[in-house]
Amino acid sequence: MEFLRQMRPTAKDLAVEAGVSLATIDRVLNGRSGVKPRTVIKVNEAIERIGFVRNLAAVNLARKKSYQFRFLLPDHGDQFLDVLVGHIEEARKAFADEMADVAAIRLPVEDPYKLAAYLGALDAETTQGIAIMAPETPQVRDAINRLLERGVEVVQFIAGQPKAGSNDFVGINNHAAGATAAQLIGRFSAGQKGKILVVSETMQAHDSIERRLGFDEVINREYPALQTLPSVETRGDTLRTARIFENVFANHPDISCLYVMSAEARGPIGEISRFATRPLVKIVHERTPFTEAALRKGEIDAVIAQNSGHLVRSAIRILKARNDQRIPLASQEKIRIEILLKENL
Amino acid sequence: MEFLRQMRPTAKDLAVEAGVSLATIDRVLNGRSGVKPRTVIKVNEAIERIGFVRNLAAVNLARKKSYQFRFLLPDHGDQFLDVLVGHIEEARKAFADEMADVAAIRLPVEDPYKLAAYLGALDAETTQGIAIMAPETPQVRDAINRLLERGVEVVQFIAGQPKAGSNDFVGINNHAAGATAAQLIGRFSAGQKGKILVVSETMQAHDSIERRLGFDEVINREYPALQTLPSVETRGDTLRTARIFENVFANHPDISCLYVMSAEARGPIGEISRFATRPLVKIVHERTPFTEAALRKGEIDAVIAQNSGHLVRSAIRILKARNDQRIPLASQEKIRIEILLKENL
DNA sequence: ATGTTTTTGAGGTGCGCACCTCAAAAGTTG
DNA sequence: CAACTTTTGAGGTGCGCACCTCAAAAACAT
Repeated sequence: MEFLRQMRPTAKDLAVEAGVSLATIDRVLNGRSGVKPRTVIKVNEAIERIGFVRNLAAVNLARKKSYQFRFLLPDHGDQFLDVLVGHIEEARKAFADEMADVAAIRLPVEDPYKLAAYLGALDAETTQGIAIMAPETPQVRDAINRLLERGVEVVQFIAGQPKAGSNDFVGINNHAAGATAAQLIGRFSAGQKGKILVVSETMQAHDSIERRLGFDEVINREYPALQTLPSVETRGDTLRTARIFENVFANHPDISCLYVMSAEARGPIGEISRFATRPLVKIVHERTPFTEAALRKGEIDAVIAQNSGHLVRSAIRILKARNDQRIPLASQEKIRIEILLKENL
Repeated sequence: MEFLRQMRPTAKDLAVEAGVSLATIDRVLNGRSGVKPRTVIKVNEAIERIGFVRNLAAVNLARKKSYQFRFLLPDHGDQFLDVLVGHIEEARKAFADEMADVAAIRLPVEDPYKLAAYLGALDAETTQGIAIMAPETPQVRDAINRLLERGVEVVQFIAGQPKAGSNDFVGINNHAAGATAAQLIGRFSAGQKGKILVVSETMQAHDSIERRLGFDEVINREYPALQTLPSVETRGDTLRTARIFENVFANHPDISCLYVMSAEARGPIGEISRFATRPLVKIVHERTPFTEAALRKGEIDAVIAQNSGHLVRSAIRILKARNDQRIPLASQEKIRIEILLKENL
């Protein structure tokens, strides 16, 4: 007994409405050639009229479609990367339902030649899309462009490849992130005079540069009482960090704020307490077990973060949409710059 | 020519692996009766062994499944509601692909009898799930419980129905949201003494009460220099608001902060400037065209928000999952308490 | 009008699964 | 042991669509 639950019109209904055969409907829907423009219009009008929407389940079934997506991530990593990999694993299970096979691949992304070689070996038969988190180099840019030509979809993941042919970027606006950090530091400093120590693992990366630009812009414009010091590069080396801190604090005893621009905050936050002469306003990036704990203990004042689970799912959804020639839902894929206090963890 | 793109095992493969027939596989997968426990185990082991995952597209196709979901929202509304309705319309298109029909229904939710009557008329044949945003009353609670018994899934949307049988709630933790607002006000106040004016449309709603509790907790514990005044209720009436403000500022000229707890901030923010004797730290809730503009113009200092697009999609995903007897992905459905400054809009 | 090309229709197959029927096999009981 | 009852297998149908082939019809050219 079929109840009245209104059924959606099928291709058959559409054929009747448009006054053509199913074969023609098929030709129009799948963009095959040999259909008079007039007929195409007729069909499209009928689609509008009865509100026909293809049954995606049936389409995917008939097409035997499946997706192989790969996240290419650095092989050496901080806690933030571990968090990301965890979310990829989670997504792997969640998206199995939708015929998507998702996996993380760790690569020496800082070696442009190895990375380009890896990309060059990919083909659209076995990989439908990749999300790549790697510094931008000419070699990698070219490899990405060639991938796109071969029909492999690419999204730039967290780290942008501004000149690459891929239009899709999943991550935050780093300029705005830096500005946000600056605004917080400014407000938290409460009009007091002081200097800001800005720390990054490296200033080579585009991300750090942009964050720094956004940061300085706001401090200079809105907080003249604060003075920003040149960026300090830790290179991920704690000893080096300590040495630099000692030096910097010797020259600038009036440092009142710390801004850690790169993802790994453990080194700087661990060392800073040994040198700071007074309580500092401290802001770091990315939510990790460490930054979360530090926030709770009051060792840092705020975290600027991007939702890593969202990042991963967003990349997958975009890759899927592109593979299906669909437009990703912009409002869903925009990654927000989150401000975390201990109250809203 | 079929390439090597590894195919996922099908039910047929599973039957071979488990050494049973397709009919038995079907019985086990769909929980039909008349299968020896021993056989069920055999099949489940085989599922583990070959990593069998049902092809959702095929399942849905064979089951002719479709979903009718309804958002039940107040019929009189502020800007925040308009934003929500916009997102529901967006989701309506996005989820049409997945056989889900989504729509917003505006109701006099403050009338428990009308609302309960509406809920009572729903049945699982025509409505598979609802997301309800309504104040909690005994009538509504009962109606919801009866809906659940009839097989209609229910999620509590933004406003909680703490005692209802539905376990799913889509929205933020209001206690934490209030605490977050307090922390911001405290930090932005920079140790200066002052009083905080707390405004709400009504203190009847659970949400406002919880926000207030979280707010006071943080202020009292961490910011002794600040003093919170009793909540002021606007009842959505601008004239009333102005009258109250005049009165309050007469008695407390040393008010230094404003916290608007309810979604509609236009009234209080519009009126406050006529009475404030000095620049205030102002924090409001929810992102709307108004709060966005006010943030940009510097008329308010921060917005505590929940991502309304996420709210809508999350509710839909949860309703879908429950309909399919699946567990929603917790990490994806957790709604974050967002802090918006003009820099991270 | 004839031949040629373009456009359309009719019909079939299969995707992976749900759901159904009927009969065969295995297990249980007295 | 026969007479049951429970469990399993074999096989069919259809979900809505993609993709294919072949023939018929329509449009066009000469």
